[in-house]
Amino acid sequence: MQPAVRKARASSREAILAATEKLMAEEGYAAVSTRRVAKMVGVAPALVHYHFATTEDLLMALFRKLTEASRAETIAALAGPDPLKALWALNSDPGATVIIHEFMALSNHRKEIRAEIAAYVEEMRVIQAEALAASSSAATGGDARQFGAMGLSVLVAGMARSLVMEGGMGVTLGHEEAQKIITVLIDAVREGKVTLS
Amino acid sequence: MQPAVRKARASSREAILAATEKLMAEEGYAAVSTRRVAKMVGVAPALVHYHFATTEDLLMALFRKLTEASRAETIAALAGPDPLKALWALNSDPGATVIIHEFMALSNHRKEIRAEIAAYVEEMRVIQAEALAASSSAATGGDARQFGAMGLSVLVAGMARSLVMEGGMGVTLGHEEAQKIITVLIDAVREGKVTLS
Amino acid sequence: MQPAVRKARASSREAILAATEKLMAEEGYAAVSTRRVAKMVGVAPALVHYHFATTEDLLMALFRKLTEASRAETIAALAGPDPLKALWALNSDPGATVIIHEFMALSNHRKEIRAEIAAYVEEMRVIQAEALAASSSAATGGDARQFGAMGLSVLVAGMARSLVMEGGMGVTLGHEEAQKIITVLIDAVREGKVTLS
Amino acid sequence: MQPAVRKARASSREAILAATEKLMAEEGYAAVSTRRVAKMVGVAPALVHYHFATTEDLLMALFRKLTEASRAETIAALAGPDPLKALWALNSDPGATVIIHEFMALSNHRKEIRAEIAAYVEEMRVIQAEALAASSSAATGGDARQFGAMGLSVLVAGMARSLVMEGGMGVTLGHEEAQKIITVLIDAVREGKVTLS
DNA sequence: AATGAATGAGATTTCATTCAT
DNA sequence: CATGAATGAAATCTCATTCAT
Repeated sequence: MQPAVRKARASSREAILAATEKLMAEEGYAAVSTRRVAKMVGVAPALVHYHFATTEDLLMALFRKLTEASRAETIAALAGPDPLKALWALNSDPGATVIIHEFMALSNHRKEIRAEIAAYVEEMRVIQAEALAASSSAATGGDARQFGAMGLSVLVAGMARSLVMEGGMGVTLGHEEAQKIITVLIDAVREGKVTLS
Repeated sequence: MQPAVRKARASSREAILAATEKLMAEEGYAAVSTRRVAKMVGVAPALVHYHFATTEDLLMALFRKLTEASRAETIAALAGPDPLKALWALNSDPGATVIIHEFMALSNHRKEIRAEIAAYVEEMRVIQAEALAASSSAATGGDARQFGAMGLSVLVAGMARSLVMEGGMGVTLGHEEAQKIITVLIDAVREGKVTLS
Repeated sequence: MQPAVRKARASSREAILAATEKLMAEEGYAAVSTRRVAKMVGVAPALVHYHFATTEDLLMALFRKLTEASRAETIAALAGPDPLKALWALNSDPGATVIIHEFMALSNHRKEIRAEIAAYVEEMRVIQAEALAASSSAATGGDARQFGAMGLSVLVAGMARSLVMEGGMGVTLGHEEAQKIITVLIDAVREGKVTLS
Repeated sequence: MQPAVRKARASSREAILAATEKLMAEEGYAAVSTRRVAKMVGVAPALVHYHFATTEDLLMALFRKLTEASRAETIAALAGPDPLKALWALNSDPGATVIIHEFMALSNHRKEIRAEIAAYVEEMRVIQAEALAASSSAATGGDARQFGAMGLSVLVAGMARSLVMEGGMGVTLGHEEAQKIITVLIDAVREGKVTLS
């Protein structure tokens, strides 16, 4: 019954958030419970509620912490020379993405959380679309197609997420080919064969 | 504490499966519990376990029932004149698809279920790719690009799922544009500008 | 959910009793349940209750079946030339004895069964004591001690049971020495140094 | 459904252990359940699990508490002038002994507990044998037989337990005579007619 | 800032038993 | 003789949460 290790920690609040993140990434949002988090940190369950009144508060605090980091990362990546490629890479990183997925799944079950998650997704989408549109070469001639930057953002983020999710399940059939298609698309945009509106 | 409605039901087994499906679609897999299912059907919780020894058995029985139906539907759709479009439509139908998503999310947490779900996803992928490749006009022309049929299957299914999932959360920003991109892609394949290998 | 094997059996009643005996010997009386017995036999749980109205009936039927066999065996053994040794051997046989122990333990929890088990133990005790007394050499002289035949029966049966029980737990410390003491005692009776009253 | 009495209890943990002991002694180990214990103490079932994570933990905690007391008692008794007689008296005391029997029966069904119980039995056996051997008068005489002290310990403890167990079932036939035999044996050792090795 | 004690609700299962067929 | 369907009760355990300290 004793707490596990009780490292000398700056703030138990941070430790609780960290444990929640770990649990969520490794075992899914359903594994996040007052008890399990507390045990991981080596702390009494009541302390979790001292810092976060309800479990939902805990989850939202984690969400905000993660999205803040992710937002910064995304903005930095989009400032680079090839925002589309960067976007793809960002969303393909299982590390961060797995948890975002968990939150998206979670939003199915916790209506109260849903709005905040949706708002974040839309916020990122706008930021991404703006960066893409800005970077799209002043465009050139001919019969270059016009794609909506926001649509492209949806596509790139959605596909990256999809591949990560399937990969997590052990499904990889066709992934390489799909990635090639995306690459072609990205290249087409970069080369100005397709312009973003 | 009386049972809710006690419908005149042909078979309680079917009623239990139906209730499970409804719960899963509306509140997510985490909402599926012996008690809730039983209450919905208007039977004693023990009856759920009479028909399905474990909760996992219940979930898997539902999965099989749904995938059997879905498999048949998919095969029929792919036999039509425009398999790509059909594929898109199929995967975009929130009805069945939402639950498949739930199962995919579920597979993160229930390792035992994962294999069966992964196998289904791959099975569908192969079937789809074959249909796509077969239908791709012997095609001709110039510098027509070659896309892997399986890659296209990944893309179409993944994007459709992504849009449905976001839609469920209330996010629709950029969806129309994304759909347009997919349409362009589909058309390109249909017109032979892109051929499938 | 299908029944296990469904051998062509003369009588399911016998099969149920046999399964109950096996369960009890291998996993203890607490493992005997309608369901488990039925599953072992490959039969519906309701059938168990068709043959034995209550679980207690089932247990008592088994008890009677076993004690009938055991009674016959005991009587036969006591008719031999060295009844004391035979008695020791009988009670030391883990096969039969383990189940008798289970019934004795069971009698702690099922008051209704207790009387019947107690009656059997006492019945055996009388039979044993009579056989021992009858066989005790007309006795000889000197300062031969007189031991009660029934007391000796208690001692022999009790010690044998005790050793079997401990053996089952993995305890054997001192068992050999204890057995030697019993042997000395038995020999003393046989040689007439001790007579039975 | 209010709690029964809600005594002013120093510590609910102790109360839970006490209730478990009572239940076990009066109705057997199979009667020990979260619910029943909680109801006896007048607390919520969850509290039982707060103090003892699993039912097994509860059982083992009780076992340790009882054996600690019993060990001390045994050592004290063996230090007296007539350790054999004391040993007999100790093991014949239904109070503590009945529960030890329950634990021995329990060990048949709970493999995890078995080792600890077996270890305790062996520990006591060694302590007892040492005390007996030490106390055995330097003895002398003629053809005094030599009995193993450990064997005698097995015999005395086993018989005492056997009698207590049968007594609990209402069987007493031959008990008095058996006790006389044991007394004779004890006296023989005390008088040096039999020495312990 | 942190904990120990406590609880009501609920999750998953198992059980003995009944009844119509 | 046998089963399928059904149930109420109970078992073990987990959970979120509260509250006094």
